[in-house]
Amino acid sequence: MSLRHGLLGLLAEGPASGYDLTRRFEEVLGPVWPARHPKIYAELGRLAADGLIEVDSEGPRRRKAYRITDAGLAEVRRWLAEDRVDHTMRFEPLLRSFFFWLMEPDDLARHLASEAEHYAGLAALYRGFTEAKDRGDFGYAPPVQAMRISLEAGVRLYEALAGWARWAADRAETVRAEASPPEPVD
Amino acid sequence: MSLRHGLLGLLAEGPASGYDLTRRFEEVLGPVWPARHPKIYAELGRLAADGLIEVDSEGPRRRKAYRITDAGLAEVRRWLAEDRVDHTMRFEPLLRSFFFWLMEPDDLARHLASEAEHYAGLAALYRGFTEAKDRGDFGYAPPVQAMRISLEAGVRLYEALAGWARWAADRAETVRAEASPPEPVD
DNA sequence: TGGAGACATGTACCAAGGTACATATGAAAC
DNA sequence: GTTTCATATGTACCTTGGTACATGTCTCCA
Repeated sequence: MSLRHGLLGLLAEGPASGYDLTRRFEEVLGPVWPARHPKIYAELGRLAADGLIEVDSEGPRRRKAYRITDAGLAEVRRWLAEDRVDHTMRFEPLLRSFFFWLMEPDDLARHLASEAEHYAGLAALYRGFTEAKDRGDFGYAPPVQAMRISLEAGVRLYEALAGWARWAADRAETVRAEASPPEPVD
Repeated sequence: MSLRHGLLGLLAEGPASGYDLTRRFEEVLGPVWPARHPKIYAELGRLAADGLIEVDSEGPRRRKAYRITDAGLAEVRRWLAEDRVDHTMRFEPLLRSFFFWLMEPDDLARHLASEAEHYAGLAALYRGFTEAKDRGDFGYAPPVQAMRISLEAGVRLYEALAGWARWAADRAETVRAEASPPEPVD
């Protein structure tokens, strides 16, 4: 039911259409909770049927914006305050790490270098966003303050992963050096 | 298809039954790739039909252990070396963080304290495992070396999350203090 | 000897998510 | 004027994962 609450949370900031919400998921929520437009439109229909949101306005190109209702706001607050946090994580790169011993040393070295670069790039990207926020580029409204906190999590997680990948590459290199016969001295 | 490759990877260490594999997922792979026994038995059936594993032995209580075939080993190695890494992450606690601005300050403070404790506890648990491994408690076979690397990722990720939750609690407290009127001086 | 509990495998069904496909509308560029 | 592109919403279908249910087997202990 997290998609449902994600949509309600976004609509708590103000009215938005399925299209708007799809882009918000793509751009900001996607990294922690991916959602594609077919699921989003379907869930919006269910939320409206349940009275948690209602049509706010209809615009050009069949655009239909929704507004959160009092019941919807109460429901997202109930979720945040009462529902148990689901700490389940699903992250393929770490599943792979259990099987690193099956990889050729060269393939593994390349893999870890590329992973480190990937995570370091994302960390830098998010660090840039936090700096823009701290300069006040997006104002200081409560949702922006909350996003600042989310961005900090992104920076720290991706920095941790980048550091891990570099550490793992070092360690794998050491193991390889110890396992291989000493270089012949001419 | 990650469950499929996860099973192949585990079977690359040696023969195992669906029951064994279910426990391995629960105990070690679960935190990054959850899988329940119905899915595992079903996937084992498919893997056997595809010739990537075969029955190794039948034991008491209808136990059926599988062994990886050459084709299976080739497939898991192909996956590791060639398939694009899927960096998709799905993590509800961070989805919630985008909506922290909707929470009562007291609820948020409690939530962040409990999150910090949760992650710090997991980090300590994994740190303990890494120390046991580094003492050689589990030997130095290649799969153990790989698991040492995976555990390090766990330690670093959970330490990052614990640090983030403490930082967020601090920051939320500061925002609250600034937003509330000064305490009356009697 | 009978019951509890761990071992061990499976089916049925439901929920959630993803891809592909389909279609309509308005603005801008050429 | 017509093509192109972004906007905007939806359906159909397939894959994956989870829960609940069902069943058989072996050991141990009271």
